[in-house]
Amino acid sequence: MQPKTAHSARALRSQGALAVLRYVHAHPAATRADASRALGLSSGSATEITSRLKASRLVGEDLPPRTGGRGRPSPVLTAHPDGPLVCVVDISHEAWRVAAVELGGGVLAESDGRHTGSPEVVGLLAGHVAALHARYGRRLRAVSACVAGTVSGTTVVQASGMGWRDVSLEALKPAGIPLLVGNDASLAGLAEARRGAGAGSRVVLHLTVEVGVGGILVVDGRPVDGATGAGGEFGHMPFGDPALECPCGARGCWDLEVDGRAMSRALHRPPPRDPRTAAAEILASSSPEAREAVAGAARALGRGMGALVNALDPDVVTLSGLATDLAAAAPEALSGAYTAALMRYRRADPPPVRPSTLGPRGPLAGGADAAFDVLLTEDGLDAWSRA
Amino acid sequence: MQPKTAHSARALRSQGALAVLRYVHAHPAATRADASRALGLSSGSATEITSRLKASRLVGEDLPPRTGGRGRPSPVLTAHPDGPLVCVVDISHEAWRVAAVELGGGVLAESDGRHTGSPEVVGLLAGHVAALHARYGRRLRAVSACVAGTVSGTTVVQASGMGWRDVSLEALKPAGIPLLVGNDASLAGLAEARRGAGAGSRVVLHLTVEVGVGGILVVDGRPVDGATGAGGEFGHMPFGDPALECPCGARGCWDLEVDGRAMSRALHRPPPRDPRTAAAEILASSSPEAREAVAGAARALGRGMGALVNALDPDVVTLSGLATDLAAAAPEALSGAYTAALMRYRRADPPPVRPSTLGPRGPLAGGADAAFDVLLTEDGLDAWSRA
DNA sequence: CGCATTATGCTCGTGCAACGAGCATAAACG
DNA sequence: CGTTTATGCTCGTTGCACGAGCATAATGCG
Repeated sequence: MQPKTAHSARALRSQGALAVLRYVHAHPAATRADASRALGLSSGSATEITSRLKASRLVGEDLPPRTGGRGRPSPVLTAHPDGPLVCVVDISHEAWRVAAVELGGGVLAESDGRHTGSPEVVGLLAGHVAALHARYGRRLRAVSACVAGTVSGTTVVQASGMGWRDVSLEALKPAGIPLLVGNDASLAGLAEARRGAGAGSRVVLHLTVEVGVGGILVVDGRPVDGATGAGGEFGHMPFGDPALECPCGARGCWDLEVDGRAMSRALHRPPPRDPRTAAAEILASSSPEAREAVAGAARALGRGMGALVNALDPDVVTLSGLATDLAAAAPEALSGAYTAALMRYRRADPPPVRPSTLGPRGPLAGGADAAFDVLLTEDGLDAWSRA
Repeated sequence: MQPKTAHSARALRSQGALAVLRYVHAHPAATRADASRALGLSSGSATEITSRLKASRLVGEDLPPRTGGRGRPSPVLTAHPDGPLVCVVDISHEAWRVAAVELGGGVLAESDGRHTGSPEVVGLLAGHVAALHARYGRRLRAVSACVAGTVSGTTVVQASGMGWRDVSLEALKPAGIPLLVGNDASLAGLAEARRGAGAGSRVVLHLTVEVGVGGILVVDGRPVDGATGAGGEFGHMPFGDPALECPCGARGCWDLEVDGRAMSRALHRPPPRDPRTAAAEILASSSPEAREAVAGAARALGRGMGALVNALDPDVVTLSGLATDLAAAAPEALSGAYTAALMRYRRADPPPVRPSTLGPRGPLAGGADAAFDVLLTEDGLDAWSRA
């Protein structure tokens, strides 16, 4: 199970092109000279590789903008106007979004709406995917779904926010096109690590709170998402009250301590039907009880964050969703619990905690990145070239 | 922070050789034909690559053993008799071991002894390393230390079993040779994942109990060991009693629930000076109190195991050290707690739990693997070729 | 306005590694 | 001892990156 290195002639053939493609995807609006420098390519190689990529409709070159600098301007590498696309389907607790995304993350088409939480929405979304497929034809190379729930393979095994259990998303898959399914928090973390608040750090721990906690560890730009894609379900570690049973079937889940359900419980209210808006309401309230409920959730978040930092040793922690709001509303509660949970040696210089820079577009960006990770491989390029 | 692909001519030039070298290291006693088939090399390429590797004193070829099969026998690829070596220093709670290891894991020289737990042992071990360096000269390419404690960079920031705090191991580093330091449980897990009970699985979670719990997640043969090498310190997640303070400074650490300290506590005994032998004694006892203490530790182990499986989604869990003994002594307690801690959807088909196959040699094997990971790179090969 | 400066892209000859067909070699089998 | 099976070696071919030298396209200054 050693990492396989490229060694076959076939593999070697595409390495340079792949490196440039990945660079273009990761750095939209980079010039050809930027890419050559970053990848250590000679100008001759750059010419050859870009001409190959242009010929196979993978990248285009735009005339350079006036930078004001001296010297010959370098053309900007962009997604090819007839280049590959991925379709991203983002299913959050109450809303959905379907988008066609090109290399570099540009969105060509987008639609969205709200839903009731019924799994029937999958059929509706399949229609949107099919419409994009009809519109873009063979340019559409993958479908990537981001779901607010626990994912195993292409099935949503549990989604507390929507009450789903064992909902397959295979219906989203047009024939002949790969379907990827991932947790929204994990995918948001992937994007955050590569392009957002974690950019530049090698090991990024991302945490999101919406209904429950989710997240992901991203190492060298690769998500540590386990055998079936369920890696990053940190919400089902027993950092909480062992007396509470989680909808997942386990007890004491961290999930139950940090969201609208937890804050409602702290206020002796009945379990809210919609934990997300309950949380927003409590966060907006200035009553001492509400503030204490918020502080309690922030402490629970900080405690678990510290535990995960002990175990996973990230360079940086990034937060999104309600976690950002908790950090803003009760910063001392959060950081106090975080520090107290850390091993002593870490306390002098703990990993910094940063709010998301991508915000609610994180899952979509991450879903697109995950799909392009599959396309920007030897096999993906081969398949593209044959068509 | 995308993974860098090989694209420069220099990188391409060494890819084939690297692939073969890694294969030889991972599969000692493989024949040249095995390697060609596994890597998809044509026989011409195999000839060229092996002759290059032989010329640069990296691999040797032994005459084939009589396999009894038909056809022309294929020579066995071995470590070159003048090939690169790594020095592995294994520091456990009471013992140490220093070994010179060649490609493939063969041990050329080994010495061991016991120590009192004082950090002064580092000076003694530095002497042994220096002796190996003097004996093997430039063949010695790296020193890899495995320590029973929390590691950050090349410093042992905390070792509960030995009472160390902030002990630097830089003294082990001969001039001009890289020093790697890792946690013994993490390195044992690396070896277990690649060559032991986890071989063949893509995502392996390894857990060891000695004094406290340690482990590692290994994905595609790469250890997920964080920014500073402290990743895998699962023992300092608060799965335990929040009233108990851990020597690490945090509260409720899992560390305190599964080892000789935990079992002594359950028996209302004072904290043992040597938790490892206390555990052995309690495990050997047949009194109902002792068995219940063992079962309690097994339950705590199972509970945390389940939590980590929820969060990390491994294909398989491997156990070593005292964890294996707990699993053998109280299998129902362990598996019951494990299953109960899993999210419901996992319970039908949970990741299998397997005992170590490498046993106490795991850390040494893992330390050697970690060092060869550094040597079997373009840079490492370049450095070797220049000398 | 035109030339120097700066920066980049293109052309083309060279080198390296892998490929693959054909041939040589080394065992086991009958 | 020839056949079968399996492997290694030779050598011409291919594809990619390199790098030196030249061409090109902007800025800036007199």
